[in-house]
Amino acid sequence: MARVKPKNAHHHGDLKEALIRYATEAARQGAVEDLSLRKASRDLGVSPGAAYRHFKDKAALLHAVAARGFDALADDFEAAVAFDSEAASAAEAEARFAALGAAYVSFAAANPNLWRLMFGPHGMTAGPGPATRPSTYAWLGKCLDELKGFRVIANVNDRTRFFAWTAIHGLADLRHAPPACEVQERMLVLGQCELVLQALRAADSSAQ
Amino acid sequence: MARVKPKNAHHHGDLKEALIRYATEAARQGAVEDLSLRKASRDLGVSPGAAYRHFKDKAALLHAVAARGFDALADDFEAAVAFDSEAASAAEAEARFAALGAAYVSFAAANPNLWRLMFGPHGMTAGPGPATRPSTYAWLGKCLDELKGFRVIANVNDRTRFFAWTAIHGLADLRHAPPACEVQERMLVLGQCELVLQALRAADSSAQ
DNA sequence: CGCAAAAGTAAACGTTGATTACAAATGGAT
DNA sequence: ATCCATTTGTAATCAACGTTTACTTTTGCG
Repeated sequence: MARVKPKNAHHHGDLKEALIRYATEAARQGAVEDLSLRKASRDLGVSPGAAYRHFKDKAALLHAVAARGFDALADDFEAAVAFDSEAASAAEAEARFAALGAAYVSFAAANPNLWRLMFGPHGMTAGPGPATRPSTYAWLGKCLDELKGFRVIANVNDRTRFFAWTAIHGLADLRHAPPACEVQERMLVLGQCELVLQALRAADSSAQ
Repeated sequence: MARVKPKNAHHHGDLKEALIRYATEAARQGAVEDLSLRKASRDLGVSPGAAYRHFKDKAALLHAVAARGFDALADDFEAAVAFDSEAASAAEAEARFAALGAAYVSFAAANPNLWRLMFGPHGMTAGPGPATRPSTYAWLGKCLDELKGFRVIANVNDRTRFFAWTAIHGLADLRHAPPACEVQERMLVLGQCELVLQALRAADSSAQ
């Protein structure tokens, strides 16, 4: 017995979902602080107080939007590296790592406001739900594990994974600052991934 | 003839400076979005509209606050590395690099809201004035140049400097995320700086 | 069918950013 | 010293916002 409508369908249909969608789209286009519950309610044809049946706060809605952002980022990751098929060579594994980094930076560039929300005070760390804990770190770890499998790097641990994450994340955050803006984005992220790999290779040989 | 009072001293004394000070202090303590021009004016004993004689916008004030943030960061840098005296050895130069990274991360940890403002939409990139263009990048470059002098690394260029910056910046931004939160901050930043140096060393030898 | 819970409404409160017309203080030129 | 344009602050006002309250409608289950 397939449910053709979600069960929370009273007056509006599914206001909670509609609000999240609306706010996510708004966060993709404009600044987060310009989003107002009143305007959202107005555009959705609903009274100003209706949103408070589904969200305790404006912050709660923003939290949900941040979670959607992480979902979207994960989708981009899947599209970028396609982990279903196994990498056939070390070069291919390195290419996957670069593709992941490129997806990370591209997402930040394409959705700057959503990005800021995700890593801002209403994102990751806020709220009760673990839904916003990003899998970002795990994805990079997967890539590094693969590189280890091909002996591109010898060791993968928490510090290794975290270093890779921070380096890519920092690039995503500072891509607009000089002198980054003068070089093509693709070149920038490729160089960054290469330097990360070199750091990990060097860490291997010095630890051994 | 030393001026005992600044020349912009009419009713209040120097409202512009007082506003920046007040807002900077507020940004250090609470979230930036909780700062209101009205409350600031109230606490400064001035009417709500007075601030608009000195700032076109609330955004303009926030821009000025972000600039103060960069000033404060630069002060921390100076206190951390004291470039007046020359480094006597490669080890000392490396220690300076680590001290700079630690100062960077510590500043972000001590002033999370001001930090977000500085690198947010009202910071670096916003506004007309070049006052907020950070010298952060230049500071790291100075350290790297010093390391080059001691042949810890052979080459320093824009890409080198930018990589170092992004890696430290990413750490500062993600220091609260797992698994970073489980390790002591000092250890974290030292390890990060070491990995950055290893990347640069490796880049040297592979380029040569 | 009836009824309790869920979902939305309408009105209000306090606060905010911003603009306007006006008044007061200031300091340089005469 | 006095005039006067400029700067600075005031008072009032506007529209918009987040949030709460009491109330009404809709829903789905027993």
